[in-house]
Amino acid sequence: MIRVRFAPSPTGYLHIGGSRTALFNWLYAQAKGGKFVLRIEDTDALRSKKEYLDEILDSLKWLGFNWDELYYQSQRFDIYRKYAEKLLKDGQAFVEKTEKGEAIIFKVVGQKIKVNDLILGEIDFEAESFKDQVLIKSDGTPTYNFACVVDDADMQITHVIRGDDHISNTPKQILLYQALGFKVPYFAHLPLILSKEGGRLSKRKGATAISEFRNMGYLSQALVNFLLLLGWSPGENREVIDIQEAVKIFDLKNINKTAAVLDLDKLDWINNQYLKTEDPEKLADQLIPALAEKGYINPQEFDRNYLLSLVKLFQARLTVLNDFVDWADFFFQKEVRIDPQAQAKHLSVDLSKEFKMFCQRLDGLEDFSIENIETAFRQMVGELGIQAKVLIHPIRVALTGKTIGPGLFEVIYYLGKERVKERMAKWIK
RNA sequence: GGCCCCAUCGUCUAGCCUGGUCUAGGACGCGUGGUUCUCAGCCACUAAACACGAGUUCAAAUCUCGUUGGGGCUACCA
Repeated sequence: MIRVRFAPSPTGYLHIGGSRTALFNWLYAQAKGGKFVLRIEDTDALRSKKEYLDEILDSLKWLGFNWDELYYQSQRFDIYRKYAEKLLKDGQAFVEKTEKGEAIIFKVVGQKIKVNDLILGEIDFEAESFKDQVLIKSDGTPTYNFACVVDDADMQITHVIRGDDHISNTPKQILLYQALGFKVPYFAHLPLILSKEGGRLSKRKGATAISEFRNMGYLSQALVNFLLLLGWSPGENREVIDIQEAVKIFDLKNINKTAAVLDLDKLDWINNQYLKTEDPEKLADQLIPALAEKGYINPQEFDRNYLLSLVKLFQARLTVLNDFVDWADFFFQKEVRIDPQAQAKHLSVDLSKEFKMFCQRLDGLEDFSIENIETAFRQMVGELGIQAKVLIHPIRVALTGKTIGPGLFEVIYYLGKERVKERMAKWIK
């Protein structure tokens, strides 16, 4: 039985780097029918924050990486101490007294250590260069390397899949596995994700919290797809691949060794790919809070079918879901807010005659359908002997306040005859 | 500094293991054109890379070594 783990420290939010590590662990467990263990490395009481923990847990859930087991290192201090004392008894560790207390330190014996990494291949280290390793600090808490080894062994982790930055920890950990008589797991070190400016992801350089992507209106499937393409390729020139399919073909062997530079342009594209094909019902559900917050709808009581129609109208042109809130605002607002530049460009000449005429034509329509609206409009401009666009743009601005947007006849249809006439009347002298 | 990892278009990558099929493929982004009432979308096209140097070989993006560049670790942080 394959067992993998993701071990975040709640000293910061979950970001692209961490979630990519979580993804590959989760994916590997799914692909092999194994278990995905979540372990919270909260041994540093000072830096660990509940706020971060909640964000990590929520984001993981949102991404769909559900865990089979959950552990907190802060609740396992007695286990670490037990193993440290065993090493003490064996003579493999010693106590060092300081003003703060007693630390337990592991004696490093010089030797060659081979790490057989599933991604990087064989790497040789010389333990000669390692200092003796602190196991239990003088404040009684375990160090990272020690807690990590004890837990990975105790939780029967078979494959340690983690970031490249841990590669030099690996030989030190192997020493500990051997000293404790534990079976050494397989290691797979993922190439790091670098910021665009170079260097690793940090708060100042591209380490955007996953919860923030969520708030911006990225779909979790899109983000996962994007993550998937960072360091792994499904081959066959495929870019859009959903998680279920990835589970079928994923293998650690296909992960490349090269660090990836984070470039969010592709995420935007992928997000649009998913937005275009996503079920409008789901998108509508996700939009309700944001629309309610703006006061555009009453979440308890609104016309769902109407919202659905509007979602369909905008779906293909959205980069992030939240674009809808701004772009479709005119469907919800009582008063349209006209963009001054748009007004200057398209509504500076007097079109009273044309607007009045069009309103009359709309009134004359027995069946107020998109098709009929367009026919009536085309007929009218034909009679007037003018180009359609000469009128289309001004009408769009009058109705939506913007120069961009969906097709005018759809806009007219969904706005409804009364609102259209009302908004156009403002420009009739 | 020491130890370790990495190296294909601006970016993500395919190809590398098992040299010839690679005048190096795809995608994003960029640019151009088409479609439409605008934007988005869609369609078509263009520019764009094997870091460098040796070596092995009939033949190297693919194998070897070196150089350079990038990155990581070097804590009683995780």
